Amino acid sequence: MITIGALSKRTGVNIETIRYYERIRLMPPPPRTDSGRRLYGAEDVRRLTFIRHARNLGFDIAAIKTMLTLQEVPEASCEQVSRIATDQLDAVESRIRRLLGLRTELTRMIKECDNGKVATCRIIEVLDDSSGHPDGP
Amino acid sequence: MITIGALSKRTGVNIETIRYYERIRLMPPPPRTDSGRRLYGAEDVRRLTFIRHARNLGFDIAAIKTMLTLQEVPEASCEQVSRIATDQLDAVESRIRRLLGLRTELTRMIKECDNGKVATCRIIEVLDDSSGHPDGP
DNA sequence: GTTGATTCTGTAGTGGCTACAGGAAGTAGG
DNA sequence: CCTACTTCCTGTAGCCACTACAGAATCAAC
Repeated sequence: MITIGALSKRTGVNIETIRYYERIRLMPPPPRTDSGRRLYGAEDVRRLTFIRHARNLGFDIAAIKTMLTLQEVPEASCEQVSRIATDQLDAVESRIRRLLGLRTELTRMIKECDNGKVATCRIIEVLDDSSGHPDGP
Repeated sequence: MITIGALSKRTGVNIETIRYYERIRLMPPPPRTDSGRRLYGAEDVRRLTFIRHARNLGFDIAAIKTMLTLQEVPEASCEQVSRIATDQLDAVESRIRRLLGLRTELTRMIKECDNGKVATCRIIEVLDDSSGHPDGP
């Protein structure tokens, strides 16, 4: 059994975040020492590692909760897990598309700026102009 | 002079958001009617349009505040504006890189999942495994 | 015994909104 | 003039996923 600090180091998850996960019932309330300190075991390390990896991949807490629940029924089909992952992939791809659009816009703006006076700055002009967006004329 | 509802429609910014912008001093407090309703003019439309475009491009409020302040000195150099835009471009590009990494990971995970049982699900295995991250072995 | 690290609880802050509640004032039709 | 409907007002609380305290207690090491 390890303390919260050790769990934090082992998993790379902030101590405050671990306690936050307990509050929102993403991690179960662990047993305590006589003085009230939390004690964690191997299963907690596994679960928190899972959570960290899923968070790193951008899954939100609700999705992670669902996946953790599904894991508790090993003979269940992993169709639902697959669907959550696919949804996440869709979300990531749409964010990529949006950011690529932004990049194009920003690049153009910056290229057109001659670092002159604010009064004639193309960056400001683009932002001012209601026709300055990608799908404009 | 137009009401907040008209300003909202003209700029595509939510009424609540306009009031929020006033609270955080991104928009100046407008004059009011005798009964206390806000009245906006052409300059407010311009400013709010600028804000909306900048937000659409992902600039944060602090950056927008700075750009708006710089605009008030038309003879100032737009070097600082250019720098804010360049920083934003850098941020966008780093987000793109991160998301492309996530996409690769997610795609691999999903491809390896045979939609069998949770117990043998590759998606869960990858998330469980501490070596499952992009820069792992 | 004394220092310094760790942990505890509880609360508040972050960014950028959004969603109410509960009331006042404006507008249109009869 | 009365009613119904819409807009607007203030103020507060909620969203997400944390993060940052304050102030107290306990632990480990010397």
